[in-house]
Amino acid sequence: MPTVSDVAARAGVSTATVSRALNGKPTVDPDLAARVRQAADELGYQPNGPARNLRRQEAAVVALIISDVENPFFTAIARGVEDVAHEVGYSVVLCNSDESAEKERRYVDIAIQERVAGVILSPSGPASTVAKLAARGTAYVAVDRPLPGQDSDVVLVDTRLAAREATAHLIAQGYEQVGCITGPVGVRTADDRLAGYRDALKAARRRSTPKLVRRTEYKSAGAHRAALDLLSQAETPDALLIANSAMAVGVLQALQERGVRAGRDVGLVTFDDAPWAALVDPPLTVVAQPAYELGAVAARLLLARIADPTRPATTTTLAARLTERASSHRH
Amino acid sequence: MPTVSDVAARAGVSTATVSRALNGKPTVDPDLAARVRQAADELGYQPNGPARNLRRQEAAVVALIISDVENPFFTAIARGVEDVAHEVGYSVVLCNSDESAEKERRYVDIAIQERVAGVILSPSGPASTVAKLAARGTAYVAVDRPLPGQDSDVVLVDTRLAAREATAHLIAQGYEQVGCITGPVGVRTADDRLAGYRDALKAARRRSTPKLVRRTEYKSAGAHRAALDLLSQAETPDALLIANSAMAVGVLQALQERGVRAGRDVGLVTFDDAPWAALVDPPLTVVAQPAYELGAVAARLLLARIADPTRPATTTTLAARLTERASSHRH
DNA sequence: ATGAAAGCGCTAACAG
DNA sequence: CTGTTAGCGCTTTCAT
Repeated sequence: MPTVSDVAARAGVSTATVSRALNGKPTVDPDLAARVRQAADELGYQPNGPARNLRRQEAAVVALIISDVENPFFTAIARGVEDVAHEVGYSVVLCNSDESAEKERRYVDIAIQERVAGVILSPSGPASTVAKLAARGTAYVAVDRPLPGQDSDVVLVDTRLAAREATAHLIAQGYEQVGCITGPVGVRTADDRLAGYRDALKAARRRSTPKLVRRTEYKSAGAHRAALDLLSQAETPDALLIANSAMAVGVLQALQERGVRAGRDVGLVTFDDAPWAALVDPPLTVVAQPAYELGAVAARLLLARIADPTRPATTTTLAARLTERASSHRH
Repeated sequence: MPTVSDVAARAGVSTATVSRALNGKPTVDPDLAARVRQAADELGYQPNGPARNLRRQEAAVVALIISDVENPFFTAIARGVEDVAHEVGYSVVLCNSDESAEKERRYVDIAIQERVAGVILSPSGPASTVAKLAARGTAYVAVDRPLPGQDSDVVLVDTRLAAREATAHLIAQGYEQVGCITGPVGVRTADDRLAGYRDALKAARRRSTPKLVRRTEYKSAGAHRAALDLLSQAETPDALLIANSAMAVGVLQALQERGVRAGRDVGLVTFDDAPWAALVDPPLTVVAQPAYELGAVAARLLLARIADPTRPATTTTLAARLTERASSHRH
């Protein structure tokens, strides 16, 4: 593998000049610069990243730690982050924490060890995980979920309000027993969706009862069990608010198995406007979240913080939008 | 940020001993090792990755360059790669080439610059992109798509056979005019699916006509246009083979808009067993690809090649499985 | 504008 | 078993 010295020898200059030329420093004679670039090309020179980062004490890389690569909501965030980061010459490495605090901590450690310029994460674990980043002065931004007790930049969706509106919509459609299937206790978005659901019940002077609420992992299988469980009760819900699209899959399966007709016997609203949401029978009413935008904003905030670590922390809240389809319309 | 010297000073040993202790080398006194670990803990020491990699001339990282993060097929591959890599202490960085040869080349360059131990990629671009890896002696494995002219390790699905079987199934169900919507020319999986489709027509002594075939990007929007186009012809297909699940979304939308009933007016088989495939109306018959397994096998091959670069190249072909549902059953 | 030389933090010879 | 020391490849003073 050729090094700066090889390039320097071939171009007949010093390594310092090679470095300057290749990094586009203005203080180098154009002719020399051209000679250097040609020599580098001929040798197929590729700079040694670790050496460069060691010297510079920082890499033009941001780490994006998301809680589930298989969830389209998070991959959309990833796209937003990538597009913004690439614009300014940063690379993005995607890490999948899989909703595990342990893996999240591991990836945070790796990010620190690799001396990345910054980290964007949707926290699965306790705030203590990111405290390491703060302690080391590595810039970071939380996305989708806040970090209790940390005054970091955060980009959120107003998910509580969205849940409230979605529930209010079900109530307005005449459903009597609106239930809710949401994510695990302690995951902020799951808590907020439940809180919004309760807000709406309260506003409509309905009693909220634990019998109509189920909490489980943010996945299809958990929601499937939860739905079967809800349906096997004496008092079954006639509508459901579902906290994400993976869960919606599990719920729809459960309804099918039990011969319950979605949209007729049970009204449905689910978070996330999956590409297939309009194609199932009946088409799903959804709360569309601005996932791409979330990622893009987070990336811009991170870059700003990298540039100026003393910037005051900000909280950005984006709105979600209810898209009505047949699954929430009573027949 | 504390360094080995700081730890060494605190533990009262040399930096070499610190390095040895922290890397679990057996040649260090257990007592000393314990003292070193404690000192490291107390200081919150995190090794400097770039420095380590510079010295070691290699990082325990593999890059996974996939052509579309938003495609569940590829994220499933990613899961397979991650699980295997993590078992042996490697980290995985995910790069999204977005079906762009340009981005792919860029990520390959970055992988080389960062001196990753190996690269797994689903090639979007020409074989010349990976030639760089070969030239530098970086281990790599192609997944899902072969690299023409490169004798590298490859992990594939027997997609041509799967397409043939899927098409034969449609013919056996009594459909007369089976069409095909597949990916771009030059993308190997897209070519193979078309070839398998033609194989089946030939075997059934049907004439294959360009009028029933459309090629477009592997996305919903392209397939949507393609389907509308097919439906607006004089001779419309009464069945379709669709090359992936994103495309299926576009096709189903098109059918809805035209008031064509899927499964009744037009039989459907699509590649990829998306979680929602059984939930649409009618449930989709699919060709389920072993995506996770694909990733896991690719990772194992890569690790083997990293360990022994002289290993002969292998080609692994996994089978896909037709899952019959109502969308391909004539009423 | 260019070169010489130091040094980022770590690991691996080599000595002891 | 432990310490001393060199050097990975790069960028960046400092000097010219």
